[in-house]
Amino acid sequence: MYKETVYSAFNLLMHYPPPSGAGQHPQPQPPLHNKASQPPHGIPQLSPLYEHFSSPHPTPAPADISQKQGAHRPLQTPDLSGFYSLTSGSMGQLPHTVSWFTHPSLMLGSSVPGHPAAIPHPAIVPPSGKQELQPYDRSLKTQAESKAEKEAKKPTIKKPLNAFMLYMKEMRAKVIAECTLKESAAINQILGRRWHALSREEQAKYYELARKERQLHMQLYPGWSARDNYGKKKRRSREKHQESTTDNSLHYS
DNA sequence: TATCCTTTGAAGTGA
DNA sequence: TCACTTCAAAGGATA
Repeated sequence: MYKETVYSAFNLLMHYPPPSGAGQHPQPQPPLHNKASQPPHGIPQLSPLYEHFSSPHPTPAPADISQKQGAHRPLQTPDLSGFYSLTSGSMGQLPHTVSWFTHPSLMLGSSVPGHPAAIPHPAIVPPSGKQELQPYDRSLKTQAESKAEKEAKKPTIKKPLNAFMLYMKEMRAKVIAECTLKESAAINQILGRRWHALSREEQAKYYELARKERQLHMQLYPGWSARDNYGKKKRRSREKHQESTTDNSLHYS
């Protein structure tokens, strides 16, 4: 059943414009890059996509930002004025159809100084997704237990969304409407193909938005690290994962 | 009810 | 520095 869905999605993919230089034959594409060290599809190794930002208005590439983070450089107040204007319904110079005012990942919470919204930033979620309403007898807990519980009750600050995730959020409904598919795995495959079919300029919009998301995230949660959420999701065993990726590699080769 | 699937990109980890 | 791993979103499928 699942495979059937995937196959139907694959058929749909075959009717969608493939990335440049690919798709002349309806064969499965080579595995899409999923290693951080590899450049995005079709982007020269030494000239990352972000060169788009290098001129005439230099904007640090995400890699630059991470390097700055890693180097613990003093956090300069990022110029988010443009970002805030984006969240206020204007895409600025970016001709785009999405209403960024309602973009859930870009809505600001009350934690933004001076921001009137009472909605917490979407990056913050309760650990279980539900509120704990039941009181409990603290006296029965050991110090270690209560500490662990306290830790577990800390709201989880989610990772900021990357460019592709922002793209997925925006385009998911459209793809669902077009394909009448609801299964996310299949939808995401289509979105992955469409992502690669985007022009560099179109992708750059999302890279820029993601960069601003990270900037805002850094400002809101200065001490936060992606490490904080490591191990919070129970994942399949590495063995199984490797097996499946090997399967995929074999499938594509 | 929890996890898997599936995608890309950012960031963490360990050698 | 490099390869590998995890987690972001989404929701149907599955155990």
